[in-house]
Amino acid sequence: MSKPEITTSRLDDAARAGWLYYVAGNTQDEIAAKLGISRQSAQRMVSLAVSEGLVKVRLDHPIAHCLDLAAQLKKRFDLKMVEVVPTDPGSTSTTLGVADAAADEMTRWLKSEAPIVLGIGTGRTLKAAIERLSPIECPQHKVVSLTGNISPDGSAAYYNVIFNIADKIKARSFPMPLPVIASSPEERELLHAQAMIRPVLELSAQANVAFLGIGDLEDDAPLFVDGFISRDELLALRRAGAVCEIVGRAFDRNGVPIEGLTNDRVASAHIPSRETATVIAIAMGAKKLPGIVAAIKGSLINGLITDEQTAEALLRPA
Amino acid sequence: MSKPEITTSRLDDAARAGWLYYVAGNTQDEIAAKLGISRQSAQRMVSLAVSEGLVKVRLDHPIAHCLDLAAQLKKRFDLKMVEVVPTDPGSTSTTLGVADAAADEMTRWLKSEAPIVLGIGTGRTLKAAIERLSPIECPQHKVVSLTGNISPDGSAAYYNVIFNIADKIKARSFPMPLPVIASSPEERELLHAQAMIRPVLELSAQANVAFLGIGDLEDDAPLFVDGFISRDELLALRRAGAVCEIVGRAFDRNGVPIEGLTNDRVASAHIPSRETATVIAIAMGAKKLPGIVAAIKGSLINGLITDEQTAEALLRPA
DNA sequence: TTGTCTTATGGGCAAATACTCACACAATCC
DNA sequence: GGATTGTGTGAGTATTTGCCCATAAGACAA
Repeated sequence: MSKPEITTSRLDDAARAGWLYYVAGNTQDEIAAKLGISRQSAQRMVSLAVSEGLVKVRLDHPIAHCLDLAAQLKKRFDLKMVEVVPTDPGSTSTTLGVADAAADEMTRWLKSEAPIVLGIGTGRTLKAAIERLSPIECPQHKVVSLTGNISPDGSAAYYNVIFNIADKIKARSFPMPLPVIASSPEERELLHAQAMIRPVLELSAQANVAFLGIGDLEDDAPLFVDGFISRDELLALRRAGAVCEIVGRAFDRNGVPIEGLTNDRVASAHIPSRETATVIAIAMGAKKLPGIVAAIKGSLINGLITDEQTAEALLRPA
Repeated sequence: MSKPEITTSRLDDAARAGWLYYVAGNTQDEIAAKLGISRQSAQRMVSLAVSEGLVKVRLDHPIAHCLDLAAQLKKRFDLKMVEVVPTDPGSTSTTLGVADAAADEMTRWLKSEAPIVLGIGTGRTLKAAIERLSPIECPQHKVVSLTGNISPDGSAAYYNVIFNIADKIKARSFPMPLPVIASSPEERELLHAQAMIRPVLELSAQANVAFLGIGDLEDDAPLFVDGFISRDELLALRRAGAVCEIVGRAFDRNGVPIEGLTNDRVASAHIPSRETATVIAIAMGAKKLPGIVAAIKGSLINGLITDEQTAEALLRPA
């Protein structure tokens, strides 16, 4: 992995160029003239500003259709919050749009003066959301990971995002130095009894809000691709009726946890209580649809951030 | 202003197009295809979204605030250029940051192929700026001092920076072998009539750009500390309403020159015409605030390099 | 110091975008 | 009824932008 190592002064210039371009509406030629650089360099500065996430574009218009879908979903499934973003018909990305919406929703929570406990799951969607989060200082809050952050190979799991978010918001973070799935139920108990782990588990139960991804269990299930479970285990789960996985735990199409199998060894915290916490799933796409349906049916979540297409599919008479 | 009366559905489409463009990163062609409209219409949708303020761009960088302030100052006070640098909250230095910014601005001017005449004032801030100037060969330009460079003790004044800059940029320099303040109005006339001085004064009037410091007139006014005026003269100036000094000349809070007193004996050149030249003051800090206000009110300058804090103070409703 | 490697710069070009114009259609006005 | 005005559309065109590549500049080890 190559480290870009971008100096502060470089980012400063990039921000300048980005400001001149997006806020002041200059062309790249004008920026080049004003900054005394070539147009090509100006272009590079602007694109650097974009790629470094300095430039945030927000659309301040609730598209009627999306609002409508959100309202319907909220009513039909008795959810606390629903956010529906437009779908890009051509794109196959499972993060596009929802990641930004999730980042916005997080920001809304983080702006709270009162200290909150923020639970964080894992997954690609969540990672993308955190990346889009604007830095905001909120040392009053606590961020707690709901899943272990140790990869099967012993490294910190790539899609565990607790460190990224803690860094961005300058809050105290409580990672869970565990594998996602222990080697045996006994080992899980042993691990959970550890002095370092117990407080984290307790804190996770007190979360005011949690953001979770929903993992599918298709052939390229994230849990399998990232090496947390074997192919055989994946197939066994599917045979047992599992359709999705949340913080490592597998559920059937009604949101009921699968008995036995890997679920006996999942070391993650439990999903915070839907009575006391807002538990928001961030998920979109046909692949995740069964999982979203399951999560809703089983009342595993009471909040949802998804896209138009998925929202429509959810509302379609089953 | 005519209200176009845009229907909701129209704005909805615009938002959708804007979303596809800015968030999903589609080209207008793709948007056109997806929404089943012509490319031109897609373009119109996107630009409608922008002009209706649906698209909000935010820059997540400290610099963004500075640029905002600069744009406001420029507009409010009708200045040709304004540069605002971030304030380091801890530091009390009056040169930090602005010196670098001034050096950068000078460099931009010096990069010009066409010969320019660069007027230079005096003062600690300017000296710091010159120190930070990167050496650059530009023999096509001329650097002219706007103030005398002879100290009361006969030596070259320490804070006269013409020699430093001329040396750095390898341009022809035109120092002014005069005291800043002559001993009498008559002596001033005599000095100005000298064959060596006259061309320098004439050149100073032709300056394309000038960089000036603004001196306060507090108890530790640079003019007094450096021995150019006596304590009594300082007090007399203050009694006469003077709040600042530029190239040795004192001005009241509206930027009007003080009548009589030391001003009758100031041997400096006049500030170049704001019609033909860009006259840039480099100043920051609470102490200099009244002076900056005066310089702006009196249109003594049409460019400013300052810091965030000072910029905010300048914009605060008086 | 020299050679080599990496990184940054500016020229050129194709793609993408903004703008202008002419026209079609509809509602309104005379 | 016909003219007028406003609004939307598509075509053509100038400008702007993104990207590739050759080259220059800087870093670093020998």
